[in-house]
Amino acid sequence: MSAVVQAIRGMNDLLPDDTSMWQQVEKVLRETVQAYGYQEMRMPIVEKTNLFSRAIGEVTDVVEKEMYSFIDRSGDDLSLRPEGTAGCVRACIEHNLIVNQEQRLWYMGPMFRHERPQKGRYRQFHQMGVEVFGLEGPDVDAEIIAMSHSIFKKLGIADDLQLQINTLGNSQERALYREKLVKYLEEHFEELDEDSKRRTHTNPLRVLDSKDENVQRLLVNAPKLSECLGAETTAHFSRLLQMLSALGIKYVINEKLVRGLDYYNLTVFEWVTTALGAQGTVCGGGRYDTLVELLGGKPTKAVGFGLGLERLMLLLTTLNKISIRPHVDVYVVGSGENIDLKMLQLADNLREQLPQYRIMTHCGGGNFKKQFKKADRLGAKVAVILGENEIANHTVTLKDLLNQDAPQQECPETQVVAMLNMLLKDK
RNA sequence: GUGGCUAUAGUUCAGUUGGUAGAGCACUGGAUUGUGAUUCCAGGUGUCAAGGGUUCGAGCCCCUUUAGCCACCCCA
Repeated sequence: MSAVVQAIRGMNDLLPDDTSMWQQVEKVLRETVQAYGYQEMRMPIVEKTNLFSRAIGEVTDVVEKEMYSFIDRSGDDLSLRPEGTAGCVRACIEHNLIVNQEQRLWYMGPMFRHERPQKGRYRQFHQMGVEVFGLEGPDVDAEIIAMSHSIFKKLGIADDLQLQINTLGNSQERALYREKLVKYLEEHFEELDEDSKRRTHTNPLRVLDSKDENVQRLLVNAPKLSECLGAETTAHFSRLLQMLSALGIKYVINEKLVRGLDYYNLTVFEWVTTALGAQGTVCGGGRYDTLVELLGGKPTKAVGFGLGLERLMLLLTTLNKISIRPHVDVYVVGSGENIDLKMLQLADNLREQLPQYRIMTHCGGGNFKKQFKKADRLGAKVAVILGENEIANHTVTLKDLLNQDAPQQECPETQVVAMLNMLLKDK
C-alpha cells in the first residue's frame, strides 16, 4: 500500500497466478508456429529511433508521440521497440537471411508505447509476431491467417473473434485513391470533426475508420478504394478469399479497414472481439511488400501479423477459457525425529528419477493435518508420506489425493518410483 | 495527449448532515499429537492510495499528486 515505490504506469507485474496462465497460452503459440515450420527470431528490445520512423511512418501516432526514445551515453538516438516488424526486417537484412531465399519467422516479447493506459492497452505490452519473407502469393497470406485461426481454435475462442479483411492495393492504386478521397473530404471539410480534418492531410485513409457518426454518414457517398484497384490486386484478394473459404475460415470484408502503420499494402486483416470494449483488436496484420527495400534491403515481398498477448489473456479470462493450473504434482510430507533431512533426500531422489513431475517438499514442520491441507491447497495429486513407521520399515506411503476413497499404499523404498509413476500416469 | 468516473483488509464491498473502521469470501490457529471435506470455536491481518488544507475532531469536505477504469485518440 505504501506509495514509496511503484511500478511504472502502464507496466504490469505478472504474478504467479498470471504466469501460470501465460505459460499455457505461450505453449499453444509455440506449438502452433512450430507446427507450421516457422522459426524463432529474438531481436533486441532497443533499436535506433530512425529504424522505426522509417518503417512505421513519420506521421503515425506511434512514431510521433508514443515512442520511448532517449539519447544514450554515446549520443545515439535510441527507442524501445513499439512493434516487432521493423526490428525483424532489420535483422534479416543485416544477416542476409532474405537474399534469394524465403523465411518464415516468429517472435514473442515486450513492446513499448507511451499511450494512456486502459484495460487491454498498456505501455509495456507483449506481442507474438509472425513474418514471412520472399513469398508474394495469396497462399502465404492464407497460411498466416489460418495459423492465427488455429491458435484461436486451440484456445477455444475462434467463435468469439471475427476476422475482418480488406485489400489496400499497391502504392499506385492507393495514391490514386488517396487523391480522390482527399478531394472529396476537402469538398466537405467543414462537416468533418477535428480529428478527421487533421487526418485529411496527414493520413487521409484513417478518416475511413473514424468513429464520428457524421463522418461515417458522409463517407457513404465517398469514393471507394475498391473502385481504384486493378486486376492484379483484385485477383490476389479474391484468390485469398477463396482459400479462406476452402479452409473453413469465416471472414467479413471491411472496406474501411486501413490499419495505422504506413507499411501495409494489399492484404490487411484484423481479428476483433466485442468483449473487450474499445480495445477489441486482438490480432492484426497484413502484407508489407515495400518495407524491406525501404529499410535498405533487396526488394522482398513480406507478410505478417502481430498478436496482442494481454488482449488475448483478457479475452480468455473474460470468457472463462483458461484457469490457473496447480504447479505441484507430488507433495512430500513427514513427521518424526530428523525427518526433514530424510524428506529432502527422498524428494531429490524422486526428482532425479521422475524428472517429468513437479515434486515439492513440505518445509516448516507441523502436524500431518497441516501438511495434508497444504498439499491439497497446492493441488498436488499424490502425497508421499514419511513417518516413524515408514522409517522403521524402510518404506514410504503413497496417498492418492484426487481420490478420497482410494486406500493409501505403504511400499518398500525400492518400489516408490514405480508405484508413484503408476499413480501419476493417468492424472 | 483530451474529457469523465473511481481509490477502505489478501479479495469483493458496506461505512448515516464529519465523532479515530465493518461484513462475506479468503487466510491463520484450535476442536482432531498419523491424514485433505463439512461443522464448530477463536483471530482483523488496515498508514482508509500519498501529501497538504479546513475543523475541537476527517474514511467522509477542499487542494495537489499517484494509480486504476470508461470514452476519445491510437493500436496489439
